[in-house]
Amino acid sequence: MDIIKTKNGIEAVSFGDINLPLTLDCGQCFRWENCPDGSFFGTAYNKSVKVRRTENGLLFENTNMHDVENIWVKYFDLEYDYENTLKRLSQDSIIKEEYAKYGTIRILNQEPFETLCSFIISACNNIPRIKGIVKRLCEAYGDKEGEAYTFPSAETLAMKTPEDLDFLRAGYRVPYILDAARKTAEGEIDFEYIKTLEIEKARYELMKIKGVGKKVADCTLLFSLGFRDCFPVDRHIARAVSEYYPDGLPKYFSSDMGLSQQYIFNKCINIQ
DNA sequence: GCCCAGGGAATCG
DNA sequence: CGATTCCATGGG
Repeated sequence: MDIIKTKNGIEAVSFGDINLPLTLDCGQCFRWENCPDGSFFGTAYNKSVKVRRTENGLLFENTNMHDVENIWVKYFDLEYDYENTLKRLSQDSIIKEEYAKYGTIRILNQEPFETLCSFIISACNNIPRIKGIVKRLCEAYGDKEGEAYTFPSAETLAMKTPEDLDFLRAGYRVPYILDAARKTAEGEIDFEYIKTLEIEKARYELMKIKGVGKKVADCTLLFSLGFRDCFPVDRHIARAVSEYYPDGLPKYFSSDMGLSQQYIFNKCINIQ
């Protein structure tokens, strides 16, 4: 992978493939916005950026070399070998077909607190409405960053009352968001510590939060804490597994269960 | 009105 | 234990 300055911005090249629209809209993140010119505008780690696919890689605009190297390369998982990984996973016919059809979905490394809250909100909800709730939350309590808003900090949300979040129209999930914020702000939940744990212990830590069960915990571990081997099971995946993998998942999914899950999830979403 | 949506907690046999 | 019910909101 190389990072080069061009006349248009900063470009990451030679990292392999990425289906950018699908990666940003396959249900692992909820607040990248499409721009009219085909690029995407988003915010993470207190920085906003505009990104689009080029012939050779990814072009980042409205940013600098430091942020590309220290934030966006990691965020888009550009240093992981997807080509060989997907070659291995393609022993499975479903993944082979989805990979041929859609190219490379990358697993993002998002901000942990944002990911945790987003998937708390996702419970028994649909993706457009999750996006709406997250957007209202950021615009109300996040910080202005360029033309966008950051995700609110745990410290900010920890001071709120349920009534302060009525405008979200998030229903029964509001107390869960507040419990996540308070436990994070007080250090009872420590994402850097959780990163160092075995997967079962890491999941157990997150499940101390009200409204966080196995599925929400696994999404947080996979999409923000580097646990590539998590396989979040939601209602779609549960149905797909019982239908397509009645005897269990292939052993060669192991070490990349999460990526496998994203391809299966994508298939589920597109079937309807 | 009905059913469904990237679940989880409380309650009941 | 497993199974059921309720939770709040909005779109089709």
